[in-house]
Amino acid sequence: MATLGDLERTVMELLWATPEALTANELRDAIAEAPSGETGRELAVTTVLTVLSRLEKKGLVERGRNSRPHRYKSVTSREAHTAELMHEVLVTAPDREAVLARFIGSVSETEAQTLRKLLGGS
Amino acid sequence: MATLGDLERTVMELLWATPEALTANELRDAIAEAPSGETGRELAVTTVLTVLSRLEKKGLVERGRNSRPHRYKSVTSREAHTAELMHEVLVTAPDREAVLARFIGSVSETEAQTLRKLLGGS
DNA sequence: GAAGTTCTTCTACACATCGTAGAATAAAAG
DNA sequence: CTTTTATTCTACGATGTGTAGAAGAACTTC
Repeated sequence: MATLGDLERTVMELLWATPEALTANELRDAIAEAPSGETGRELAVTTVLTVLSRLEKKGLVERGRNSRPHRYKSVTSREAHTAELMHEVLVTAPDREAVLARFIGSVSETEAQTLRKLLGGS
Repeated sequence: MATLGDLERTVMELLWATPEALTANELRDAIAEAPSGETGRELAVTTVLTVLSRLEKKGLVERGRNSRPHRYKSVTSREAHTAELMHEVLVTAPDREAVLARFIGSVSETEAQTLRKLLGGS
């Protein structure tokens, strides 16, 4: 299971939130700006680079090696990633039907609506 | 996120698969018998006990402290646990609707059927 | 109830992951 | 070619996990 650390998660959040690929420096600055309630940390660029390497090894980010300040972007969208994780969790159980039964009991009415719509026909 | 190690997972599997509460020794033996394709490991009982303590601290197992050979059982069913994990994953994303959309795309037709049935009315 | 047996808790170590970053190296700019 | 900028290597501390011995507590049996 691809479980992320705090900083790794923060970096992914930023990459997911940005359509363009970012450099380590841009990320470092974005983190310093306390983008989402986080304690604005002043990290060394190497720290960010290490994390990016690890995320790359995990297959979560892609690096542009051509342009010199390497640019990083997420491989999958946040939604795709989250959905995939959910599915990974689902398949760990032998009785998936039972899991799903409980799961839909835990989602909000709005989300249930969405599901109905999406499952629509036949 | 409550992520489990291999041995922790193995122990939970066994507890989930057994309705009665088990002792550390019973678990140790069950693990040695290679219950599900696992390499039948000969663990020390203390190892199992340590793992059980950790699982207890994580709130996943409950221990009967009255009877002398303490008996352990899972706090929640496997299905409940898995569903809860799925939900935890879901709520990490801001756009849950989008996640759900992708998610249902990843489940089998049978599972989709189940979902339709469960979401049935209104 | 003293001695042995069984069970539990404490303590510990090795290994992996993650946050963190300096030192060394490579590449670009001037 | 020297200075600046960017990347890789290496490393250390903290935490989590697999593993279990040593020490302590409780139960059994004479």
